[in-house]
Amino acid sequence: MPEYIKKCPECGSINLILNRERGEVICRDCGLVIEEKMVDFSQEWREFDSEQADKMRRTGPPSTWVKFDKGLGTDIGQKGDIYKLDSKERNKFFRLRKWQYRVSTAIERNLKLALAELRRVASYLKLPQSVEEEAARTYTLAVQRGLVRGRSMESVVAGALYAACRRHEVPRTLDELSEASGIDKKEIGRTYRFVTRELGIRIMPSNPIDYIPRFASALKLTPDTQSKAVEILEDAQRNELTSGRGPTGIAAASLYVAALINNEKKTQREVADVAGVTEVTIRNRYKELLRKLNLKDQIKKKEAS
DNA sequence: AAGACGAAAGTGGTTGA
DNA sequence: TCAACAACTTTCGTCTT
Repeated sequence: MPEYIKKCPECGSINLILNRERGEVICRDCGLVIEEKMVDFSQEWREFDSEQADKMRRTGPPSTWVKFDKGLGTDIGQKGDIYKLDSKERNKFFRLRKWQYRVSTAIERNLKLALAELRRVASYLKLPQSVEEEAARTYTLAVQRGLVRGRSMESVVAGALYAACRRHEVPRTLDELSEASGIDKKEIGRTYRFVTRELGIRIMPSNPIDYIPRFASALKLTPDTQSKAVEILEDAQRNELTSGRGPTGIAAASLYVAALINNEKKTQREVADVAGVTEVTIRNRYKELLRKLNLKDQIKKKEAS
């Protein structure tokens, strides 16, 4: 936990929990997501003695896919010392420089632009570094395979980001990606599917539970309700109510029911808005939940009290 | 008057011949 | 490549609080 976060700005609680994988800090008491975009402080290797440490430790910035040349680029003939050479050698240098320029232009210029766009969208969505990194890698591969041809650069960037989010279980909805990138939702979905298929990226269907903290926080629901919703979700998964359904719809319905049970009633519209689904979908899921999970009793009980 | 409910028709994507 | 299909949306009328 970084030093500067001590208390929840919403309720003043110091009961904060850090989810390193998702790069989120969440208040246990009010469910507020305090910090979403976090630096990964860990080192990814372990060292047991000084000999290993010498091998493992690196100097300088780590190689990264976010930089178009992975931070390892070399320029030919930048300094003035080429003028110490005779004219023949000098010409050789000029030719080399020209070549490097030509090679650089095609793919790398595209990458430069695309990765800038990627950074922009990723920071807008407050995505953790690891996701950005993964998306950059995916995009680079896509460019090398010529998958961008015939598609807009931005849509491939958005698709790569969406895929990376899913892989890291930091789900963002297509709507959110669409809003951040300014690309049509369908277009993102299309390129996402295309790119993952072509690159053979396997992605598990996203888990509705992953959406709960964010939605609950947006709705200002208590942590009690939030864990109730998770409980309901787990129950629903056991009863096979979740397969084949849109994960956001189920997450939304669970939250709606949980809020109902805990007397924190939100309207279907409110929940639908933050989850990016319609009231109808919530109703349908909600009906199924009530029928299969005998939650009716719990609601009645609350009403009686 | 607002929210909840449900029916009906439409949309985009998947699947299987 | 096309048609059937499931999930979800949009729209709209009715009921409840």
